Amino acid sequence: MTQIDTKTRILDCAEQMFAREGFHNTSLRKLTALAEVNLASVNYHFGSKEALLQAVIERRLLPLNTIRKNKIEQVLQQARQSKMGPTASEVLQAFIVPTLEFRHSSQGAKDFISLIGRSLSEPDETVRNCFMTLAMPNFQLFFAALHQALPKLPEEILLARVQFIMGTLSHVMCMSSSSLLNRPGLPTALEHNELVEQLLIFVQAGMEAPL
Amino acid sequence: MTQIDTKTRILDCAEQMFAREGFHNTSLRKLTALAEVNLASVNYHFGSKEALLQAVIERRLLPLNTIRKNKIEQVLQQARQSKMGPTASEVLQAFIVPTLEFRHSSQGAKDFISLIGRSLSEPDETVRNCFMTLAMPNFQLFFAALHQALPKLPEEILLARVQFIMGTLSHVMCMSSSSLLNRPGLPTALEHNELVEQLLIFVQAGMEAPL
DNA sequence: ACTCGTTTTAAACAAGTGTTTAAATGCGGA
DNA sequence: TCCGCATTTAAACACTTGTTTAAAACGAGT
Repeated sequence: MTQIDTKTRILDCAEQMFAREGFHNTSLRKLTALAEVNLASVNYHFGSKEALLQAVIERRLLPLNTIRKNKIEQVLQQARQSKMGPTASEVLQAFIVPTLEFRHSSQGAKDFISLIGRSLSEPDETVRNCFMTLAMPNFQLFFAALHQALPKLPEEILLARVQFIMGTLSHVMCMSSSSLLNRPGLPTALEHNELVEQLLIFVQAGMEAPL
Repeated sequence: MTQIDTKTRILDCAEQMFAREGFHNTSLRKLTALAEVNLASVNYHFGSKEALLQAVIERRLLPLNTIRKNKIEQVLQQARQSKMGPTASEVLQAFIVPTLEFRHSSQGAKDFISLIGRSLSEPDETVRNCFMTLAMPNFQLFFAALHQALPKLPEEILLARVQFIMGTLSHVMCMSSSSLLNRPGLPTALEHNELVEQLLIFVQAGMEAPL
């Protein structure tokens, strides 16, 4: 079927270009040229440029959310069995590791993670709204699990710290290999595994910091 | 002189619109309409849209950089006098507090801080390049001071942690009052002073985390 | 009052945008 | 073979973009 081929080719190229050039800076003409399909096929198969964005996001995010949900619930389950609360470290790991592993799994996934990482601080709401609608239940579960791990921490401070973590995480999510501070006069960056490890150390310390 | 009035009006409105709508999504027509000046006056006074961006950034960033430079050097000076290394907390404070105080000082400054905070993760390089060129010496000083405070921490790990901090900071910088996680089912956000305080606690713990 | 350089103005330019349309093409089932 | 539906195609739509231009308006110095 050439139908599926066309749709997938559009999805793949849209993911790449939305991530690397931004949603609004990606014109359907450049996009369809890269995908080697006709200009009108986007509107034919998806209805509109925004509907294409939604399709791009749903394709990757629904599986990722499932993975994170399972991991967090697994941690909560284990904690319940051992009659102890989950540790902050376990909860953070359950949320962060799948996210960054997913990012590392393929070039398309890397582009996708960049796309949604960036959307968190973009002025334009198009991508963020589309993402947040699908991700909110996941975030709430994450927040609730952290609250179980740190029951003594006031909720509004926990929320602030989760925001800080989201900042760090989204920054790492859209860091390309040649990142911000990769400049002469500064040491070179870490590679994936070590970066994840260091990120977990960092956010765990921040999350467990005494008041 | 109406000349200065026109230039400043353009600068103010550009700052506001670049921050709230994004650089590329701000058309000169909307911008000049808001500033109540003629469309052509942007090109007359600044040369081009990009040159206007540069002017917007320089106007606020040069003073801010001076403040941060002085604060950091003051911390280093004090440390030298007391024959002890600076603490990580002092260095972090010297960099972060002026930044967020500056953001809190006026609506224009708030927009400006959002603009550069966002630029750090935008796919488009226009704003970031313009900003980084001016901010790089400041960042290097910050990095060097942290290295003095934590001489045992390997440089590449210090760099990673600085990146994490930049992620958190830039996220806070472009958080409006109604932020990401300000949704039903989650507690309300902190106000400015407490947020800064909590941010410092968080990044200090992360920066000083044992390996 | 006149002049000259600065500033403002309205209009036009070429290029690019997402979307729509109607005709052409491809292809499996009767 | 021929019909009918899904898909592809090229062209056109109306609109927006940054920039340029040439004329008009302004304002201080003589």
